[in-house]
Amino acid sequence: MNFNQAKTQFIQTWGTLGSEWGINRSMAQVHALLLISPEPLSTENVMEELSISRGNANMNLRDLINWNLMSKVLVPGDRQEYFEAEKDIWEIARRIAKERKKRELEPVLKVLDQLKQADLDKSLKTHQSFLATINDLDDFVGKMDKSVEVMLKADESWFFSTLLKLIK
Amino acid sequence: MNFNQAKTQFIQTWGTLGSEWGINRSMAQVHALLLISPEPLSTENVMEELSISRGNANMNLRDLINWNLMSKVLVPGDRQEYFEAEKDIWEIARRIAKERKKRELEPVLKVLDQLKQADLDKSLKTHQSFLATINDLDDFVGKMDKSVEVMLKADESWFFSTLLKLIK
DNA sequence: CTAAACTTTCAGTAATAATTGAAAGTATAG
DNA sequence: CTATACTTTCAATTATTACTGAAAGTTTAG
Repeated sequence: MNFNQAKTQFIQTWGTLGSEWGINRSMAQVHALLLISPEPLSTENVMEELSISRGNANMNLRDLINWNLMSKVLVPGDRQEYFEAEKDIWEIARRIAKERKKRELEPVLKVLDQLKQADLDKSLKTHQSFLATINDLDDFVGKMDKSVEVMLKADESWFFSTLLKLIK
Repeated sequence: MNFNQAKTQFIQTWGTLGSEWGINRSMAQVHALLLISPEPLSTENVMEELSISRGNANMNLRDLINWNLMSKVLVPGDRQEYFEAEKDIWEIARRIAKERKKRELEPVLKVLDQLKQADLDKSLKTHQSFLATINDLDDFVGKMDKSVEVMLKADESWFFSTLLKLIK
């Protein structure tokens, strides 16, 4: 396998993985492309490399910036904007975790806490079962949330070494 | 908020969360419905409760069984099949983790390991950068994979208490 | 100020994914 | 065996999401 084949396959694989995780294919591919690029790339570069339109490239670069996975880079004497990806995988994982915590875990916790307040009749099986599930979920999602907090404060080698030591 | 409102909101919320995670809305809703149901439900019940078609109900129940989140229950003297969800949240999390590990982590590891073998010229910056990213990712995904193994062998209270104690 | 170089937006279109419902398939009671 | 009750499949349809490209917007050099 030569470099171009390997590169193409990596971008493809990352794109597929992205879509399995609810991230659109192009965004994951743009991310993959920037991850392996030694230099920042312009919108033009991304359009050419991935054969996508200007609009698509622009929107996905923007989204990646919103996810805090990329930043704009200015080259003196050049009016084009360039984009550079965060390369540290642990840092990437933390930023994604932080964002998903905020966008998904926290809102769900809020809803679950509201549902606990619902006006229920504990003599009814359906109500009991509902409440039991909500309580269990709230507890579990709360622990997930706290675990992400641990991860956000941790450094990589410590985090995994602690976690993996436990298996022995 | 009364019971029906709470129930509807829970099913809705779970459906939305599902789609953010690449799981189709109906499947997540069927799961939610069964999670809070004190009794197993038939395909008919699911169709009515969620106002979806027979085909849709059938396919999603089937998929949930494939994910090992639900099982068929036979009621003596009744020809209809009933479905019952696993209720233990920790057990649900483990089964999902196990499945995603198999479907996503392991294939990605395989690809990354192949890409490491690609025929590269280490004097080129692009190749160096590619290899560095692939190696870092392989390392990280490998640790994730191992971490899931830890989780699969662990029991809930131990797992979280160990993890959360670390924050203090 | 103005033209050129660039970036962003977004209506229209294309691609993908989910859903329906009826027909085909299967199992069981009698 | 066969009629009935149920389950599964899948082609056609509908809904959702992503993408394009040209027009509008913005910035900067001169």
